[in-house]
Amino acid sequence: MTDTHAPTSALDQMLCFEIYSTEHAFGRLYKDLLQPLGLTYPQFLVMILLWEQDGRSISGIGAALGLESNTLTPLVKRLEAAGFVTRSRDKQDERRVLVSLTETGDAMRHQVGHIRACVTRATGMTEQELLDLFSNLRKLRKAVAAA
Amino acid sequence: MTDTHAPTSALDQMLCFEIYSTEHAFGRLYKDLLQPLGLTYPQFLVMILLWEQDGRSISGIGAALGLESNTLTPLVKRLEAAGFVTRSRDKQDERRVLVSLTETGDAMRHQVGHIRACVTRATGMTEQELLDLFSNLRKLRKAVAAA
DNA sequence: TGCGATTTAATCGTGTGCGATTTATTTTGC
DNA sequence: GCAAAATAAATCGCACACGATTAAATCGCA
Repeated sequence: MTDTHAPTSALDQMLCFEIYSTEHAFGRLYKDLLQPLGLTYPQFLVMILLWEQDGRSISGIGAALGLESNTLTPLVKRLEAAGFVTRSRDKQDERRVLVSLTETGDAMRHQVGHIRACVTRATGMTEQELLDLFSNLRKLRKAVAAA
Repeated sequence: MTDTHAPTSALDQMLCFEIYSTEHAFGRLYKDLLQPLGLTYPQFLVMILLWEQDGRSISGIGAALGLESNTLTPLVKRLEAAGFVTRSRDKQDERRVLVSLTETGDAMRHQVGHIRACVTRATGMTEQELLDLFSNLRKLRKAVAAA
């Protein structure tokens, strides 16, 4: 990974690029960590939601992740093809597709502990630093999303 | 845009998701701002580099952005097709492809001022807050990239 | 000098993201 | 009760990102 980054003169450009770039850095880190499980990072996010509450609808997952059916439908189909979830129509509302964990998918929750530890370690930051950064990013995201 | 985000319990997961999500928020903001110019955000980054120093190689651009030829080659070809740049082999080293601004591409530098202003305004943060956030993200990115 | 190693782009396949549209289902307004 | 509006997924097309591979040019070193 290079250390030479866009020498832009203005702060707004620098900050956007830094976020863009940090996102890629996390993506590469997660790719290596999730490879053994057969998951991508967006797929991992969906699994986290299902481990927390199973049987969510596509739109429910989308609301939580900020994604829409055009992204989630094929993603969930790949999770289904991999044998981690099943998809079924909601009996109460046939428009909805409910995503449920298979036994295999449910059992994976026990394998992610060390991934979390690796990520935390990789940040090299204290809990307080992580909390501050999280809080500032949250504020920034909300402002940008509202614009 | 929703405000309900993944209620993960752990800090590492929350922070990664916040970066993932903030990156998307900026992506959507830039999409609207860059649409009139006919540029995507990654294409805009390449243009910024060329406005600063014209005639860079694919690998030079890649080193600055943390991308490789498999991403940049088609991206630059799209910039060429749009009439913003030209591509030519380096006479000194025929392996290299040099990317140069066309008159149209060069003239676009004068149209981006208001985009920068919009982005800065959209962050809703003071210069000092932006500086601090930038600095913390930079530290985080370096740590994660090194892991 | 010459040949193997390295560097540089390009190419291919897979997986997101998202705008726009389509289809099926449910809700609503009258 | 029924047509119109709204909602939920799915589909299509385009543009990144990246791992893996390939082809061409250059370099390094005996």
